[in-house]
Amino acid sequence: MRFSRLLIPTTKETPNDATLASHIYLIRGGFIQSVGGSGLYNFLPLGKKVLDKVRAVVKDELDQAGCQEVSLSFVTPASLWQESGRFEKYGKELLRFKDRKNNDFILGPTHEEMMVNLVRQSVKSYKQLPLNLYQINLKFRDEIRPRFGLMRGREFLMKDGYSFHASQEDMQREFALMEETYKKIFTRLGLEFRVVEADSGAIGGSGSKEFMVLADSGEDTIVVCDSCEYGANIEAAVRKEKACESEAPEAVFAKFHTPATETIEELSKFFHVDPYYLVKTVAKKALFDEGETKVILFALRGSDELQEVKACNAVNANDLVDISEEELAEVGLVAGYMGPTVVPEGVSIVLDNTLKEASSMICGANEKDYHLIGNSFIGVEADYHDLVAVQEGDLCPCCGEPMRYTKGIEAGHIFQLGTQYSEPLGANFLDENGKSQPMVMGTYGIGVSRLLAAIIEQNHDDKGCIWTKESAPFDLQVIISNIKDDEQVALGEKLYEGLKAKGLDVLLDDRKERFGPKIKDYELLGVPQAVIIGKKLQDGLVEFVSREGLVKEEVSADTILDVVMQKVN
RNA sequence: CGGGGUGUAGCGCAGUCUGGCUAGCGUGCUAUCUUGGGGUGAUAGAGGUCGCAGGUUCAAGUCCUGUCACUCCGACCA
Repeated sequence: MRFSRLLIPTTKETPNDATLASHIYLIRGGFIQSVGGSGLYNFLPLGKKVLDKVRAVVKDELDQAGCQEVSLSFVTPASLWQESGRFEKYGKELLRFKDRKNNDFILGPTHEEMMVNLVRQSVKSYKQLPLNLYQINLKFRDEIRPRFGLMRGREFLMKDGYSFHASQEDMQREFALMEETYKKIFTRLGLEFRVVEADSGAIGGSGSKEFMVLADSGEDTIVVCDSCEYGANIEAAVRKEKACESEAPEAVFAKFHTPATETIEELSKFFHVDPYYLVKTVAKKALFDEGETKVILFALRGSDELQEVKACNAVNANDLVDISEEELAEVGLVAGYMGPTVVPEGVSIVLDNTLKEASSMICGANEKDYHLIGNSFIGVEADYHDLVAVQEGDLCPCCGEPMRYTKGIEAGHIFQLGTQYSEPLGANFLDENGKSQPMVMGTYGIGVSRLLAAIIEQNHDDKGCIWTKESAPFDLQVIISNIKDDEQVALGEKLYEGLKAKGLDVLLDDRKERFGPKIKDYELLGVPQAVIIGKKLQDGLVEFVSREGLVKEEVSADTILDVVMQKVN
């Protein structure tokens, strides 16, 4: 391709709202263009090219693993989502609209319903299973706060795959195959990543894993162990049981006057007791379908923090929101003095697993200025769940070594769905015994457009992008420094044609520009290698440059073609 | 959702407080000349519903009312 013919609107200036390297360089390099803000982007020729290359890697590996590509209708009738129950449950991120006949439609953020619908119409027998179907199409999520360019846009390109099986075992086999396939994809794209245990979120199901591209700018906190393979999203991370070094406070059950002692810290000081022996009671308002709400108290040890996603899952709510002191008062609770042992009617309690065997605990009395001491939960029937947010330094559940936090970009997510969608949507098949059964499903996603951002987050310097081999928009850039020098032009053209003939994708910078802009653009665009034809051509020399580290090397003009072929492969 | 901020040329901004002639600046763009290894210099140009609607006034980018959009921060503790 000739630079002079390409639409690559590079700029010197950084867009105002861009803070992330990927956002800055993708815009400055003319890969993408913002569409009136609000998380919508056009892909310009260069961006589209990279997108296609990433997409091709994804497709190639999936097809090798036996998956089949389809393309689902972009607009989805709401009736399908009503069947599965997600029309209500999915929340405001689902874009809903009506057609001229006043029928409801949605733009799919993910397509379980659509795919199940496709399959239930054409698959009737166990002989047709298993199946793994995927598509690489636009998705729309009406994000609360789109930001970071392609990282969290509202419209984005996602690969979503769905597998259908006659048994749980077969689904798990496929799940493992997809994990391996995803690892191959991310490795081919040159990414440093980690596979971690994850929360299943709005998709539902159990046993899900996320593929996290490691980057400081990542929006997800992941807990990793350096001594073994364990890694988990903070939303799902577990730890080895934690012991407390200080002594348990000896006390019989009693009510204690504790004025102006409303926080764990104050309480700990007041009683001279380790927070481990205090009950932290967090009130949240849980939102359910059809606008139903309920006040829930989550109780855990004072030394622990509540993990909100775990809490939300524990009560099967759509969302948890904060609650004001006024609202608390309305249901008969006193902020600062709440406890799980005596609660007003209509308020639910969920206890953390670590309280199951706890005794000598201090908790709020649900009465202003009073706490209860000497509480024991041993043998108490209650709703126990894991509610704890794992902290840095907590011990690994697998090997017992301390774990640490790191940041990741969620680039892939695979789920074991089971029959969660096939059952309500009636995707059944006849088994060997002629018995009707719901299909067992798995679902697998990759954020393809987000991957572009992730690649740049991991591969850039202060000058611009550094694309990895399989994602680069071109294999090589040939820069003619002075377009008025006939010799330079002649060599540039010869190299360009010669390398093209050998199958390389070459970008020839033949613009009538000075050297400065040309080299700056090269650095910004991030093509892995370049040949610079300049002044030294008089002495029969050209330069070979590697974008990574900007290493330059002088090469004889006569042998440059062979040298390039050698270096690129 | 809660709280700030901003809408003026493709992009970045000034002008608004204190209303006044033809709305400016930087960059980018076009043409010619110049320069030719790190965004060269000069001259001449093209480019505007001042977010939208209504109001006050002899006169509104500027004042008033409404509205829309975009953007930043936060979502902890109980």
